[in-house]
Amino acid sequence: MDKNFYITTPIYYPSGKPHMGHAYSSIVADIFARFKRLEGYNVLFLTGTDEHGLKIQREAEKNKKKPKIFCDELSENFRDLTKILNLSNDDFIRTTEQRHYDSVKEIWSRLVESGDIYLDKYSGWYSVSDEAYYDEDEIEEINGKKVAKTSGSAVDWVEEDSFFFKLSAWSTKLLKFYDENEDFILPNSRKKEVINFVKKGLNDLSVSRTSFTWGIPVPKNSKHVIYVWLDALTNYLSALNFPNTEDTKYKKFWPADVHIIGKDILRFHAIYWPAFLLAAKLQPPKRVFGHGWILSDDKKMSKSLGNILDPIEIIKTYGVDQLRYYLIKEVSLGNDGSISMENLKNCINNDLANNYGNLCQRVFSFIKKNCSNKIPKPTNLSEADNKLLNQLKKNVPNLIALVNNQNLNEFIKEIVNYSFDANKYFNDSEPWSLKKKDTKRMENILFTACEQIKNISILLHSIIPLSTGKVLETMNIKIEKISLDHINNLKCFNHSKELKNLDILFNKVENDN
RNA sequence: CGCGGGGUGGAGCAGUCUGGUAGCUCGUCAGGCUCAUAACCUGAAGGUCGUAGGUUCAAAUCCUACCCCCGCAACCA
Repeated sequence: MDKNFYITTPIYYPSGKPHMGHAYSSIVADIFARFKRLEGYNVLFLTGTDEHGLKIQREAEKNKKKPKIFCDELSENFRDLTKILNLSNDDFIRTTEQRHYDSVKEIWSRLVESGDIYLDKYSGWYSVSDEAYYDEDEIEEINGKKVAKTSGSAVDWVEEDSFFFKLSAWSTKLLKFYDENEDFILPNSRKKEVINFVKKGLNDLSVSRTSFTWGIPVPKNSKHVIYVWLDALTNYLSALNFPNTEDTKYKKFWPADVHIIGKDILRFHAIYWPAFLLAAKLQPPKRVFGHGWILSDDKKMSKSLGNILDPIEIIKTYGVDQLRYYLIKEVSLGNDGSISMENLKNCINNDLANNYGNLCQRVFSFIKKNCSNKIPKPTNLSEADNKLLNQLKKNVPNLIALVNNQNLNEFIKEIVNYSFDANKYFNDSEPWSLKKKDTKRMENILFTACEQIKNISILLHSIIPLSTGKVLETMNIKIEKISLDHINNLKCFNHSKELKNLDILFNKVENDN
């Protein structure tokens, strides 16, 4: 069996600046990508930007720029984000690239050919200020004027030509697909939502617009541009050079192993996307994982509430690993999670600084003072030593399973426990009391402690790559070379080489109260 | 009857699908240790799992009704 793994983030609409939601999706995907690499997979990790649509077109006009040039600038913010977050993405796709045009046009043609696309009129109550259509039950009449209930803005009856995708014809097939692929939608609660929604019956989907031009023209009818989802979702194929199904990338990586997305775009990924693909006679992805929202102090972040937590600011102040770790530790993947600066600080101080960081520091500094700064060779490990190491080793398959089931919270919890255990082991073993009495025993303890630090670092590497990289580097282990196979491989250390100097890994953060 | 998420020791959460001694982190209190970033280790206190019924030998978990909070009005993950 080929060990290939294809994972994606959503492609982001770049009209605003990157926020915590973008950061979260990206970090989550990055962690899986890095972990699968450690597991020995060929990983393709894709992220990018979705750049078409009326909103961008308007803003470009306002800025007196050509849309493409305008997008070049906006997209750059998100490319920067990948660096700020220390993402390991292999590719960055933009929907304005030629490869994407080719791919979307091919999908379109396939859908036309299969008879799933037809031309009709799109009509409804349209509000210019909201840029949205409303259903009959979403509007009301006030003083003889039709207005939208939610926004109160005036609406007019508008009709425009539009191509439609026969989504209604796919309900039964989709339900069958969900049934046959139990883990297609995760977590389970979301799957139920989707299934209930599909069971109610699906409407055909408008897939083109004539009201703006910034998009991919419909083949053979350039009055229309292809509308959002058929354009955006296809990016996952474009990155594999899709129209060319003989391409090695396509062959290796399609169907995608998992699309990481936020719960708000679950419907599009769990309903439209497999329907498009099945209609185009392509395989749907293996899994769609819809995570929850990040809330700030239990409330949605908003300018008016003034509770926005800007990921870029947080990283500037506290560091990227700190944010990555905190988000994964604190937020239950799949559910909405609340974050706050106070908890972030607690998390940095307790988990990172006091626990993992201090563990490294105390062991390394002991070695520097008492073992001529070299990791001692093990001679005859005691029962306690082996117990500590074996506990972790035995659990590795279980840890891998946790990650593969997207259960990052449990995963991180287990690893934190190993860090606790290692601290306890060091306390109980009291190497400081053996300096003169039994140096052999002392050396074994230090070796064991280093070995466990190495193991924990490898496991944490996908979550906090920078810091664990430093720790491994200190022990003269090349980060590029590590894999899960190095866990409890007692021969990783060079015992004749001195440890490199390790600065404080995680600085403590002052708490306001 | 709009839709969805949630209510578990002081705080934040897990556990609920597949009923079976209520678990984790932080905080608090007491003790220990000194290798380390005033760190680490041990122990203790603290919960009738939103309310009321029901099913069951057994309910945080299943069923019914009700109460309360939070999103759906965006910086769209």
